Amino acid sequence: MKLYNTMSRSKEEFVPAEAGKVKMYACGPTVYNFFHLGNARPFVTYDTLRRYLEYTGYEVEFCQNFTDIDDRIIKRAQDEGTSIEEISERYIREYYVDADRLRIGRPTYQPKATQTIPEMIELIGELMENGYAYELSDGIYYDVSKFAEYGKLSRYHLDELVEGAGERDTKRENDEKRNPGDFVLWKKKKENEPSWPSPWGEGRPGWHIECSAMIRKHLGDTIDIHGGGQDLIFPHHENEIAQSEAVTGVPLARYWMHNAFVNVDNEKMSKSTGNFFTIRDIVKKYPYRVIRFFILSGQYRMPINFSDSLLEAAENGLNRIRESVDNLRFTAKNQKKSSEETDDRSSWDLMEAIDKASRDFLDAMEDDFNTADAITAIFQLVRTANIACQEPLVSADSLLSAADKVMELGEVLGLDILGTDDGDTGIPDEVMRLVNKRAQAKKERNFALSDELRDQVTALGYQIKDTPSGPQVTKA
RNA sequence: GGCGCCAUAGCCAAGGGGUAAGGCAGAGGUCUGCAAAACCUUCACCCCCGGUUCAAAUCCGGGUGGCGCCUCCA
Repeated sequence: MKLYNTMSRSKEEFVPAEAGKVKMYACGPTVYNFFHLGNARPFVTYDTLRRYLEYTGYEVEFCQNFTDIDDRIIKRAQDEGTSIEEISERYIREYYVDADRLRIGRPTYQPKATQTIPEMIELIGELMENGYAYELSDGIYYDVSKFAEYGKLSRYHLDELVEGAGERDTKRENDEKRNPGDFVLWKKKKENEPSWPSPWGEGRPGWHIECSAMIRKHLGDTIDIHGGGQDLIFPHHENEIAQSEAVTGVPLARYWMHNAFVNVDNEKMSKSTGNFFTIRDIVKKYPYRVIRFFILSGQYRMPINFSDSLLEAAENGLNRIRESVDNLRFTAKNQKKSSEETDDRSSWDLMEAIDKASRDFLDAMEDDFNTADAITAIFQLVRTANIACQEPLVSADSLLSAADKVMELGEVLGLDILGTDDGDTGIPDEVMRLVNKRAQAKKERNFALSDELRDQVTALGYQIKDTPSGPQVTKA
């Protein structure tokens, strides 16, 4: 498999350090609110990568954190007059509500920052001993000038960072810092802020240190893949590298992956600009399954725009796949002829298309995890399968194989093709009763009654399709 | 200023030296009592200008336009 490595700015053949095993880490949510579509992209992306790696036989150890101590959480807790635990626990629960229904699998390890404080303190202690960190009145800082390779991931140069962008807010930085790029490892306690004991007094950790500590604790000094949004390249991942490698002396990650953003009107969706849509909001209009499909319909390094019409297009496309699976199974069930009696030719064509879809799917995923192309492979199989459904002599076996393959490939992407996660557990008796009544009315050529009954079924959220083998009922 | 990304049909989106996948939407048709779904047909010379080449949308250079990071933003 080829992966684009941000470190080298090129696609590289992916070879894990240990054959057959992959250790990966992705930056998780700061739990102070519902997460939005832009946050969901990396969650879905790295979950899908993990699924694919497992599908191709790797044993994957996947770690994703919860940042449960941070300025925004503290502020939220103060605003609500409650504790940070109350806030973070609440939004961790809410995270799982969305994540589970987006079919984001639970990571192997999902530590909270507050559970990793001893490891962070230990790491900071080693940095102090090694001379990479120093103490100021308000905290412990990392001295970026001590780490010769600082900037190797982002390719930023320290002296240029000094000048910085005009909009940079330098007021909140401690002006005693040795270098403008130095960042805080440990913040000394302020009034009304939660704190933990440390060799440098009561305080709380800086943001970057948690990932370094968690990776080391759960996965080791060097991991295979480290992922996150492109906005984390600098400073977050650069700082992780500086923290970890200054202590371990070995590369923190062998492959760095960064997903592009979700945009609104071509501009980055972000909490600070307010142009964001939470998953909880979007789901009022489009199901979770559509959101996941939407995210995966573009290659992860390309920006995707968010809009109603795009979600709608995604929903229609996903429904096309569902219809196809429904049709394949329905047709197979009604295929009365045995395999020996059926037309080898159309079955053969279909079997060939199944193989081709598998190959194309793998080729797409092997090329820097191109889920857009992988979905195309599914659509191509759907096309051939739909044609096969119209062949009177196609074998039930091949139809079912096609349905299975579509479901299998969809599952690798975590797609809920049939919408079973929406609580659809089959056709209710009430609906079937109406369907049968309508079939009877139709037989008697009482079309007025039959149409009325169909309207009733439609009103209940189901759809009747008349086929040569009788009515087919599906969820609308 | 530094470091990057992007520009393909009405919309979305792959591809990437030999003459444009797929999806959505649209139009026409087949099937149907009507419908739905499906199927068939139809819909692009790939931002502009140079250059390299037998051949460029694809490589190189220069533009133009859009976007991101350099702020504890995924």
